[in-house]
Amino acid sequence: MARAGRKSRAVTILDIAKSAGVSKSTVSLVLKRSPLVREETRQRVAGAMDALGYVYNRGAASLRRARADIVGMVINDLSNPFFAELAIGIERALQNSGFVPFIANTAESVVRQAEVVRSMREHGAAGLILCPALDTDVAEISRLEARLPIVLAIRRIIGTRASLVVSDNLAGAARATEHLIELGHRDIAFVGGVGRMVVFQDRVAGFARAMEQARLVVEPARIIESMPTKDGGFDAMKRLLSSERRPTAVVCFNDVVAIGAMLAIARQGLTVGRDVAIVGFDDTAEARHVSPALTTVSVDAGSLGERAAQMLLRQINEGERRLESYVGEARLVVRESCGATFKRRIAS
Amino acid sequence: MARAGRKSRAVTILDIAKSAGVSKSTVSLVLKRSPLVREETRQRVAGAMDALGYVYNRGAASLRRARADIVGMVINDLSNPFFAELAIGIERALQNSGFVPFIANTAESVVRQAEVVRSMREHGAAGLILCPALDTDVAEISRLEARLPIVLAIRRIIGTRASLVVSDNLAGAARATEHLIELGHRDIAFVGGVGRMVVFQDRVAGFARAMEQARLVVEPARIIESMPTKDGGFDAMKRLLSSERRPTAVVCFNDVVAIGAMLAIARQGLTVGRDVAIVGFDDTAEARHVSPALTTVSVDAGSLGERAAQMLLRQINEGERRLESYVGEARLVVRESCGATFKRRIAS
DNA sequence: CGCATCTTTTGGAACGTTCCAATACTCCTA
DNA sequence: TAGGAGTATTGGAACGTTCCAAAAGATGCG
Repeated sequence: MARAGRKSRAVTILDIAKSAGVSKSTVSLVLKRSPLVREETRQRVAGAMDALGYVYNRGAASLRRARADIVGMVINDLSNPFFAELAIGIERALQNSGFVPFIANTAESVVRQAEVVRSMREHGAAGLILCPALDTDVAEISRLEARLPIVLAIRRIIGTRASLVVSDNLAGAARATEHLIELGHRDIAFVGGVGRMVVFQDRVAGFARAMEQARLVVEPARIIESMPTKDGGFDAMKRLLSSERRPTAVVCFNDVVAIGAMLAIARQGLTVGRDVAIVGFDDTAEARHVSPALTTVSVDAGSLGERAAQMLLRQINEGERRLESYVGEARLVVRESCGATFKRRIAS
Repeated sequence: MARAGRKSRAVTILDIAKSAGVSKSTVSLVLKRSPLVREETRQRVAGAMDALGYVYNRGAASLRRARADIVGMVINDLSNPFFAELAIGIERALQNSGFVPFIANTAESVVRQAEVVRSMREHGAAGLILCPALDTDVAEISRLEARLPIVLAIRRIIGTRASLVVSDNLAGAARATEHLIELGHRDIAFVGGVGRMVVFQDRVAGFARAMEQARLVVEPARIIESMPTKDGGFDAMKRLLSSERRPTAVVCFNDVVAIGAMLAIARQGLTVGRDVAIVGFDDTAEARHVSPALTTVSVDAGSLGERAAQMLLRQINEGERRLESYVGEARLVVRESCGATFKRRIAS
């Protein structure tokens, strides 16, 4: 009995119809909880189902209905906790929607991205939530976006009209920079991210705005690009520290970069928060737990993910093209890495 | 032209057959790169395909072939970087296998787990990689395991005969404990994890073995259970520190617990590595980046994931029941959190 | 040219569901 | 008791592939 189910033909709707003494149509109605079928037959059918160990075949169903109950989520870097939290938020929002999330990690490769998007379309995904990999082609997104519901998450792509869920990068970076200025810093650098990313441009713009409002100059040499990873942040910071006069404060592209930068600072025998102030962006769980705890801009990845999912569902259900965009609030969370609360390390 | 594809019936194999002046069978052969079809017709068909914007319908295909090209990965906690790395490893190994990974996060809920497993079967998954949620029922796994290829990852379940990829928890924990003993510690506690998890039992067993070999007693009160999360570790450590005499060293269930514990220690105004030595388990990226850097047991989640995927593929392809198990090496990585390298904080 | 052989191509029958229009029951009312 | 209005059930035709057995073309040989 054990392995029987594996070899023999699968149990279908017809088998259980026969066993319950009804037609396949009735079974189908039971499956979709139709109120048309009499309670007594419903039970008889249900009984047959688990007697025979029936497994619903969604492939067949969606073939007939011309639309599957899956949505794809394409994530550029799942090893970044920020995106992991985003993914979890999306999953949570999809939980009772009747849609199942398909996930794929592109690892910032556009080639891989094209592959997975294709695979998702082939599987009949009803829609896609996409965190575009670096250097994603605008034309490709536009083409896609004409064919199925899409929500772009986190990373805007200029020139496309797709729905969008992002955080307020400009305001957030400006706020973080202002905080450093209020603490008395004058020589502030921006570290991490690559210039062709819109997110980078927005955050740098916020940084520059705050600097200019305080009548401070932003020297090009004080903007150091790097991959948005821990290693990237480490390297960039190392480079920055080797310049003849080091800045007293640094706005980092995101938390992982910030943590990499902190490591580089520690390596030089300097103390974060005293010798160099650091502020991050994202407020991942890690930010709370590094030491000194990272002052950062909170964007709540989880709820951004939920938003994106809800938006996608709306777009799928309404059928019509209905573009929305949501800009999540970016809130400064002051911890220890800027020295603001340096004396009392015990506080959260 | 833009939204045309969205409303009208999808382009099928028949459409492109007509357009290329061949039969649907020929198109099908082209699709599967059959050497039977003449090069010239192949090109003609391929041409028609992208002229019409054809999208392969995998649902239909797997209906006919009675098996889909997806495999499911069921992860108990995606927000734990260890499992995120595992998932990425699995994805990497599946990359060119022709199978697409379906991912789901159960968040340690057996109810949710049952739902997602069911959904995966309904989608015709060819196999499953499962990191069982806490309190997963043995009978349920056995039932499942009789119906489709399954690989259990990370968490063993006693009483089931499924294929298995785990790390050498006993040896790893013993090695970590020995390290503490060599450093002169005598009063050592074990923190985190819940008693009904086999992983917990194995690690505690390793801990106990090392203690006994050194003729040290393990008091039950020095084994503190908690959820295997950062918060769990924080709470457990707080409890431990409030006991009248605190241990000088702690073996933690895993890295996230260890990091939580480190936070609790810092909160008490104590210094990790000097006042209390800490060792973790897993060697996630975080372990390297917290400060002081965490001494831990490396298990390489990524390659464990790859193993699991390869094992599953073998099991799917060979059709026959073929149980394997793999126990990954667990290697001690000495960093700073035990004070072993306390003087020179600069080193990695 | 007839026939065998090899290479290409093909129509039809599945696969397991949903949907539609049609039928069969039940009950009520005139 | 015929007819109508519900209420419950049903058969067949799709959906887009793959697979199989068979046919059609090409090539070579005696």
